[in-house]
Amino acid sequence: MARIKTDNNVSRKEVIVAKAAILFREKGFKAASMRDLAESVGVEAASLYNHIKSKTELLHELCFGVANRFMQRIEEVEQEKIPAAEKVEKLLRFHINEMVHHYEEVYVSDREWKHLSDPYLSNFQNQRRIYRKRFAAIIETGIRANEIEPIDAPTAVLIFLHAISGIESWHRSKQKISAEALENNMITILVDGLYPRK
Amino acid sequence: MARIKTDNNVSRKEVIVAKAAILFREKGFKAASMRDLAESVGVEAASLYNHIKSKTELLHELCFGVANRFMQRIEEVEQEKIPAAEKVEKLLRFHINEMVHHYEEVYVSDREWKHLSDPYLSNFQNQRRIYRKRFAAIIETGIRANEIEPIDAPTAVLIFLHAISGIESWHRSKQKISAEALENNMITILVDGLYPRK
DNA sequence: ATAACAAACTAACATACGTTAGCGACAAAT
DNA sequence: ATTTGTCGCTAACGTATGTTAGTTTGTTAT
Repeated sequence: MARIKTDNNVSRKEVIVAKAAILFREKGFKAASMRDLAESVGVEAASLYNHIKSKTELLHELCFGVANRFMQRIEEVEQEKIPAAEKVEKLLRFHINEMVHHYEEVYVSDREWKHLSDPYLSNFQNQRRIYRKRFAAIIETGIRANEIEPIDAPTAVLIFLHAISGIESWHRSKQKISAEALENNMITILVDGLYPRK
Repeated sequence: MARIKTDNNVSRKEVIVAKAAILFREKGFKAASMRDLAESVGVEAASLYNHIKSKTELLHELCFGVANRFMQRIEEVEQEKIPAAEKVEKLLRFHINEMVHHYEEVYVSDREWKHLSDPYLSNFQNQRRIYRKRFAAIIETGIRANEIEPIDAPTAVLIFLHAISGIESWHRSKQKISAEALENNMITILVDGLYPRK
């Protein structure tokens, strides 16, 4: 019988969740079947249910895991005593790093949350809305302090978050630049803009 | 018997494709069923097959419709005799306008192309890759002419395209700013950057 | 060694899905 | 008025999916 391999201090459930992230990323939540997942774990489909309650639970786990990390980080940043513009840059770098190093989970959380079902769905949407509002608030503080160009803050947030989710393409591309080069290029473009400083 | 309503010069197939775009956008390709689509068209599921060959054909239609429009546009822009930086801005504005006015199709083409099957899948991926290369080439021309900050051009393209796909959030948001305001804000942020010009 | 528990298996169910076959109803052309 | 072709309907098929029940195997603790 083929047991699920677990490194120390990693539950079998966590192994399943991790494999699910990979699968959901490459096929999408709906198109990825429990039998696919079972195969990638090395076990029969029914056996998964010794460790998880349902397919949707896997999605919960992934979405809220990611959401919680971002929430925690923005709270830390909010409380630092530094200029708002620096807070923005810190958040951007955090987003970039999350996308680079926890690619699958972040990607799935970003694109597949629609398939959550209530009450988790509304809960997730709320958290998302709140996060963006708080991010926008930081930008607006920066604008009032003349650290940041007077732009529409919600639009800026929307651009930032989606721009960073584009790291997906970087992950898949053949000739990757290094992760640090990527991070710095992104910050340059997003923060400094396209045209040369005079 | 409930016939599919068609305004003049619009085939029933086009009506179905348009409804499919809406449905695929809100549920995702896999989660949207032919029975859902039938209901939104006002007809039984089997009746759809008098007008289309398969569910996947609907996705082809949408993806390649969008891809062709972008390809045509970039060819026009390439041939204009204007500075590269202006070409970039023209392309950005085109992307923004497409996303604002053909929301559903563009969104579906962007997120659901994975569910195409070969040979359409490889074909689509190719077009996509080529498009991005040509976009990057324009940026690189601009860099050599000192019109554009020396950045990694592929990264810039990736940021632009994904940033613009964020207009999705604008479409769904309650308190929308106007489409023109959105366009100008996006151009400002993407092109001029976040910090004030000195 | 044996009891007790965790975790795998086989078999199966109910449901949902894409799609086909065949028939009847309406519209347009003769 | 009759024919012809378009378009919609009902019924159904085959397959895939998430999940449950019940059983067997392997591991851990006494």
